[in-house]
Amino acid sequence: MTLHLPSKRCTGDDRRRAVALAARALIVERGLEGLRTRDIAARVGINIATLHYHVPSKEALVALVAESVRLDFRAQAERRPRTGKTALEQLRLEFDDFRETVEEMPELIIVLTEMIERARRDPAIAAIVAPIQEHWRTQFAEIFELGIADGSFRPNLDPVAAALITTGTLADYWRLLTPLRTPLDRVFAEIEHAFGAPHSSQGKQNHVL
Amino acid sequence: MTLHLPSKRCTGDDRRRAVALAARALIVERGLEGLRTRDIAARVGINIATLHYHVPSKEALVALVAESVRLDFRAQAERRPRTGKTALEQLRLEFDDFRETVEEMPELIIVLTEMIERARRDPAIAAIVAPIQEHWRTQFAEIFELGIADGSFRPNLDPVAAALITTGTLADYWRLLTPLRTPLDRVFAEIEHAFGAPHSSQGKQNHVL
Amino acid sequence: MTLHLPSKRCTGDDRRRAVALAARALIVERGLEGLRTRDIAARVGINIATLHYHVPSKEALVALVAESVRLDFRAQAERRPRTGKTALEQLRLEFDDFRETVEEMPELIIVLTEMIERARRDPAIAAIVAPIQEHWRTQFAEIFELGIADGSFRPNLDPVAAALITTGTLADYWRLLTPLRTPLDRVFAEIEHAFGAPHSSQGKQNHVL
Amino acid sequence: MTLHLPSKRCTGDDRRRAVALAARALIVERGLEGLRTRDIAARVGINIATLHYHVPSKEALVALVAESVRLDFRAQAERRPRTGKTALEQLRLEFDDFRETVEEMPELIIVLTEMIERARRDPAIAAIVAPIQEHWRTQFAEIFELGIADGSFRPNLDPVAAALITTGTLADYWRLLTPLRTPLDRVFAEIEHAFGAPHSSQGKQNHVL
DNA sequence: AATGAATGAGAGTTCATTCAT
DNA sequence: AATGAATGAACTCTCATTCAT
Repeated sequence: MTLHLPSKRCTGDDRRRAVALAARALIVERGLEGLRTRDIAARVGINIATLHYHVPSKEALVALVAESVRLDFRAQAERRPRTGKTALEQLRLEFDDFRETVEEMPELIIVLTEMIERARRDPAIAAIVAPIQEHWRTQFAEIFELGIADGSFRPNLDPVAAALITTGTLADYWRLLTPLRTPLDRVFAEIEHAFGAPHSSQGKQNHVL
Repeated sequence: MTLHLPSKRCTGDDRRRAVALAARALIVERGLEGLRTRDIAARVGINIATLHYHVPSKEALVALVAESVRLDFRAQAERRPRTGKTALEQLRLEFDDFRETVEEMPELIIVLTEMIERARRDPAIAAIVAPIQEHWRTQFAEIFELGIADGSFRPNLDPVAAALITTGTLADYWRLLTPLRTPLDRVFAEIEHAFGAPHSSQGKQNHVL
Repeated sequence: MTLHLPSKRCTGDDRRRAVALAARALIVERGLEGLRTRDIAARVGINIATLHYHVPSKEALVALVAESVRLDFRAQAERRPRTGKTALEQLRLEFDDFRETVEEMPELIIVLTEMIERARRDPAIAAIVAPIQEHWRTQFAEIFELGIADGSFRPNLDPVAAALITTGTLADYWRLLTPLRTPLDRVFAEIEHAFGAPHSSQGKQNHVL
Repeated sequence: MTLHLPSKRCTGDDRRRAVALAARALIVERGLEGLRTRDIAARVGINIATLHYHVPSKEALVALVAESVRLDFRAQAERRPRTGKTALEQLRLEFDDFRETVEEMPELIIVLTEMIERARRDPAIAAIVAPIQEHWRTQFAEIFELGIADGSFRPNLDPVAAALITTGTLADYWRLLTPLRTPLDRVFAEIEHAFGAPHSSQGKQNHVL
């Protein structure tokens, strides 16, 4: 349990950041459904009333968390420059990023998943979270488009559908209930085979392992 | 709003069925998180105590709903005989089934999605819902295996990974937040291209539209 | 758990008796406060509605139990003739009876204790249970009166107060919470000493053990 | 009915004390079985949720009441110094205390009685209440031991049994259902006779009235 | 900026009782 | 005489929110 010590009299923004982080940790533990303002306050080390002073309502709090997730994803996206790479290289970089996030910040994916679930019934959350989803999908679509042009991918590839397939596969990977999971690498490899140009198969083999 | 009028003095099984259906409708409307026993009772037209007479607790109620979803999926699966078809035909039948479910019983998919979400934190629900997920995936894996043998699909296809990709794509299709959706057909077509043997592409074109 | 098998279509009186016995067993297990009509019905092997058919209300049910306890106590009292005994002998018989009841029908005492507790707030139960309490006390008072006359007990003994002391001691013996209990015999012996004539002490010694 | 008017914004300990007192009054009126959290809240003049804010559960509430009874008994016991008195004087002081409690704080005895009843099935309550019972009994046992030594009481007295008899008598005095009660004084006097040394009877006569 | 206390609305659950068959 | 189904009333407890300081 991460205890952010009281540190009384903080700036509002620091507090809001601490609240968002505590909320994210709690969402990971108990789900968005099991999120309780009292628990967040306790974890931050402040009073319930103080929490409401900084974040006026639970609705606002969820939005705050969504926003913090969005910013973290954007920061991660900006950290990696894709210029000067072939489409296939970019795709693999994208896969590497996903694997890295899965391994080092699984929290981010879990919270995003919960947020997307809620977004279906909460337009305010949808407004924040949809761009993340959309950006990720667009990213793949652009890679596929580029790849068709540079010959990395099949000429008859439908880049939008392929992006949908790719993001769907990765996103749903989380929701598998049976513990016997096929390793992500096999999935990545299969996606490359699926969309790659017939003659470029040697490159893929290297990547698989 | 479907109001099952009072219809007093039902037999227990009928009531349980009615309760499950009402619960499913409410889950579609407000999510599993927003499901309230009192609302279910009201929709079925019975007293809250009567609800508890037939379904002893909310936990049991959610399990009942999960079970009813499982049975509906199984019934649907049994309705369609796959014998004597090529792998590609079977894949297309599977796609047709999915589209049919999406169009005629979207409720079923929405509720299943919510159940899978809950299953991550509730082993009892996981026990009921995991088999559905697993069966669907296995179904695709078998089709792909068969297809590799009969030459419909690529010889280097990884059937398990391909199944994971297929089910993930379809399952996640629901979670897209942006209303501008690529039609399912394009996704289906792309999957066929992706896994199909290079020379069998002419068949797919027919299917797309 | 004593299961009185269904034995459908019983006479009303048999059923009422079975209900009373089942209720007594449950009172022993969970107290009068924890008594539930459903549990009684289950133990008797009948439906809740059937229980209400035979015993119209819970109030009547508690009265039924009280009455059944009263009858059992009366039957026990009638089984033992006290004629032709000295007062001291009668007192010892009374003690023996108590010990016997404690050992062989503790249920009866426990249920009576619970009933007396409730009687304080329920006049209907008080009307049934008070006579038991009163009869027991009177019994002792008469023994003491007789004993004063025949010289077994102190001449300055207050028979009514002595009876109160005796019954109070025995009745409260049950309510001791600390497990290290002084054996009943020592209490009996002390009562004899306390009320006995100064010179008759030798007889008591024999009785103690 | 004592209505503790709103008196908003109390400190936590005051509220807890008020809750305990209100609960005690209600236990006197309706018994521990009939105790309802809503009634307590109403009597204290607070919302039911406020009650739960100060006392987290009904279980804790009953424990709180038990504890408050225990503290009151202990305070009463500490108020009376017994040093420098003969055993007989101490016994009479004990009787005076009991009579005083009966007359001025009958509530305390009634609530204790209910608590002891519950303690039989609730170890948590037993842990709180048993010491009261035990302390009272030990008190008497010590007085009797002292009295045997200083000649106030019979040399063959069994102090433990005598204490059991004394406390049992007084405790059960409450449970008499017939309104025609022998005055407590006659019972006290009889106990003195019963345990006193044969020659010290003159002192008792004075005490009786 | 912070907090202990307070609250309304509502959640799931229980129980003696009654109805229809 | 018996029962499955139904019910109203009530219960303890929870939670986001607000008030007073």
